[in-house]
Amino acid sequence: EKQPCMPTHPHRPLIIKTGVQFTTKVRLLVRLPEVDYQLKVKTIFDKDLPPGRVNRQFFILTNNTKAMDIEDSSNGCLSVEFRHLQLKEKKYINVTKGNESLLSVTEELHSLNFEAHFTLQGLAIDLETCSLPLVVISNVSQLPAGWASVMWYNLLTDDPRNLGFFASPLRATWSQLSEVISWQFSTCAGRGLNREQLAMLGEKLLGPQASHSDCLLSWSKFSKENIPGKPFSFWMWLESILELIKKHLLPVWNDNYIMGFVSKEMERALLKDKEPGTFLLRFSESHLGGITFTWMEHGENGEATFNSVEPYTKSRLSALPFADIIRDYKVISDGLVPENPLKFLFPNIPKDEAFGRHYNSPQSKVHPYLSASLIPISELRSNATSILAACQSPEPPMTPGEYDMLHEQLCFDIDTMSPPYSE
Amino acid sequence: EKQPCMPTHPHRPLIIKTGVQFTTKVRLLVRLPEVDYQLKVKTIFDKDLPPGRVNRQFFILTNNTKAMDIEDSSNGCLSVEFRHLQLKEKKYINVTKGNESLLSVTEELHSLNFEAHFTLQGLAIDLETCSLPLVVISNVSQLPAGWASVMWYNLLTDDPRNLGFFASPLRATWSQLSEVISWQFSTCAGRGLNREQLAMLGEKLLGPQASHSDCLLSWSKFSKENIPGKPFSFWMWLESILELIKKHLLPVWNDNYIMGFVSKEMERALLKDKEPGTFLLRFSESHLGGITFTWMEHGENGEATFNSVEPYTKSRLSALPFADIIRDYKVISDGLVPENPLKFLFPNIPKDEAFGRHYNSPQSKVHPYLSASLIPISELRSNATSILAACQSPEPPMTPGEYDMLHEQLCFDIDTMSPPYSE
DNA sequence: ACAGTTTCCCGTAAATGC
DNA sequence: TGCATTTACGGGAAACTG
Repeated sequence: EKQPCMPTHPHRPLIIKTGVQFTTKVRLLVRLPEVDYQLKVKTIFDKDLPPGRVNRQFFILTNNTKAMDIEDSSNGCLSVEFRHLQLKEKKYINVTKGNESLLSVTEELHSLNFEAHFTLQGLAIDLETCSLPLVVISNVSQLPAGWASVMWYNLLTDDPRNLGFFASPLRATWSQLSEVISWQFSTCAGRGLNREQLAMLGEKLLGPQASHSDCLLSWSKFSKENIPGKPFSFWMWLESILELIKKHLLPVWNDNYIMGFVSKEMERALLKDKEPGTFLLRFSESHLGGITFTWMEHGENGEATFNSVEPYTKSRLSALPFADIIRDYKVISDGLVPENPLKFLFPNIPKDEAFGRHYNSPQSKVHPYLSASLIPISELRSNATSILAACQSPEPPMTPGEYDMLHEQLCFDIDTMSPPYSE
Repeated sequence: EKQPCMPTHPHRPLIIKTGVQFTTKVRLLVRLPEVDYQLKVKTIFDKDLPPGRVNRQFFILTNNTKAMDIEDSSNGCLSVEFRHLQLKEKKYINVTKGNESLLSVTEELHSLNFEAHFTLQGLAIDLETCSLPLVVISNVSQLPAGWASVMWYNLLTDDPRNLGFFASPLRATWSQLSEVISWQFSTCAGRGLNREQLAMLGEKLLGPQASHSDCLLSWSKFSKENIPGKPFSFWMWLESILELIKKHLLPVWNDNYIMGFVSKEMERALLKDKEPGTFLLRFSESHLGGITFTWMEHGENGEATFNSVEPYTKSRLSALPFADIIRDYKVISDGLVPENPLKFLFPNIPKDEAFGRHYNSPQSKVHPYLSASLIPISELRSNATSILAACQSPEPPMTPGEYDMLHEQLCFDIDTMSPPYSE
């Protein structure tokens, strides 16, 4: 006979890339002191799936059987950790290929199964359990889409094993989704999103509404359909920004100096009555993973004029850190001494006060040479663009307490993930 | 009985990386019309090596037997091409490990062996042949060292199968070596080295001499020992420059605008009587894969002063192409309008005439944004350095005819190499 | 032809071995 | 411990495949 529940922590990874090692751990919750110690656990991939219903089939390439042992760290129960597991696709097996092949590979859910057999007082016992749903990818370029699936699944079902979830995915309310989005920024980048930032995202996804909280959003609109007029979906866009923050903007983001999610209209409304030279930082809506700054100046008639620099993307930012770009940025108007138009971070923080501690000291001078820095320069000839409407000020982000709460509500088991795709 | 010679082109690759696919082809020189057509050839790695004498042992991971077929392209003789071959190291086999383990892995020579057995008029015949020596590496970081071995081997022996060559490697004369070096630049980068450039390299390796031609150079000094005071060997330094040219300087190199190999003393001697703003380009001798420009100006007393920019390496050059750096480079002296000190490429070519066709047009302006370029800027405060001795002018590189000749003399079979490490 | 997906493999970083 | 060598795997690009 089979018993349905054996371990806690039935797995670690949520997304597994073929050919890349992962780790998983199984723990026996009940103490079985009388069992002989060579209790072997076997790991099987997609054990119970009817072969006709999935598109792809995988198997564990490496050794998948191991004996349980007493765990040193905790209360002395039996556990076993599988390391160096690796997934490979079974090729040319799936003759009766997916009938539900409208699903993309990152919507295809799989599972890791664990089995153990032993004899207790002459009675043969089979233990068995399995992991939460897993997404299998073959290239890191599929990671963002995989995350979207994991997020959506966890957001909308408590079922630990609904592998057909994406055949007809439930819709999410904006209040649910916005929490998860903020939580993503919080865990990946160390700081979540404040009310204004989330409001801008809600409007982007759902259009202008008095309140977005109860609006329902489809899975497709979140992650599959392109944003109208853009060659990428909402989540791909958001994920590209997360990536940019993680790799190039972390300290500045955590100091709350990146307003980031703000419409161009709002941006101008915020800046227009400020001191000339006031600027703010926002993420590009037209390109993936870009950040720009917009600053205000007074034109010849005394009216406010606005300029934005071409968005900086990861390739530019890996040549020059963002804080240094802000420090060194110059606008040159034919023949004049170039000047940095960035004076005050909105609302009124002197630039060096905000970014000073993130400036990279120019690299040590190698003696016989003159050191050279890269300086971002714009040439200004055209007239500035026009002024736009509405006014609203930003607000501090959520408190740590609020995040702890979110974290509890939405515990995905992500912070215990194995190397490849932890944060 | 065995017959010692079967194919031409017994192999293609000279350097094989474990885990990376390679291709090899065997051709039967003699026509054997009566042989039955399923003539199978087997590929074996390091067939005849006494196991005690090598450090590492490898085997062909993939299918290594294939039937010969009539070659369409040529004269209708039998041939077979093995594709998708892959090498893997035998682990835990080499118990009686290398007694000559002073050799590094890139000095360890291996070979690919081919075997065929057939019956001709009732007579059993075994054919067998093997490749030229091969170097096996596990990471591309070992490629430069591997190339050094291949070059040295081909330069100094005609023996097609002296796998112990590096146990006591012969020495090369500078006249032999300099030809090969120039040939490397010629095949990898499209332009070889001229007499002055080679003279500078000869002096660097062998010290000041009236003529370096007959000087003997050891393998160790060429590729193993570090240059005195530097953390890299002569070849590693040279190879890093080849790499830099291939990836970032190709058109400028081929236009012969990079003097490159010129001592600092020579550089100053060349520049000192030229027009102010005259500059030349030279490779860094202190850092791997770096290029700098040195320009001349007149100091306050009218004497020549020299400045060099901190060398640009691949990371900088991938952010900004070299021609654009030359176009945009500025020196700023507190508060003044920044100026580009580079006016004439030595001896007297106006900068834009030399580099104009390699400038990248500033990227198309994405409308609402102000486009920004990265500009390399040096701040100048210190006084310039002193003037130095001697004078000699550069000379055009070798003629195509000279290269053809070299190519014939030194045919390494490299231009028929399989994908991974062909140039 | 083409988009979705996988494979290939360089180049950096980390791990391993000696 | 330090150096030589291998392994790991992200990331860009090419190859594959319906």
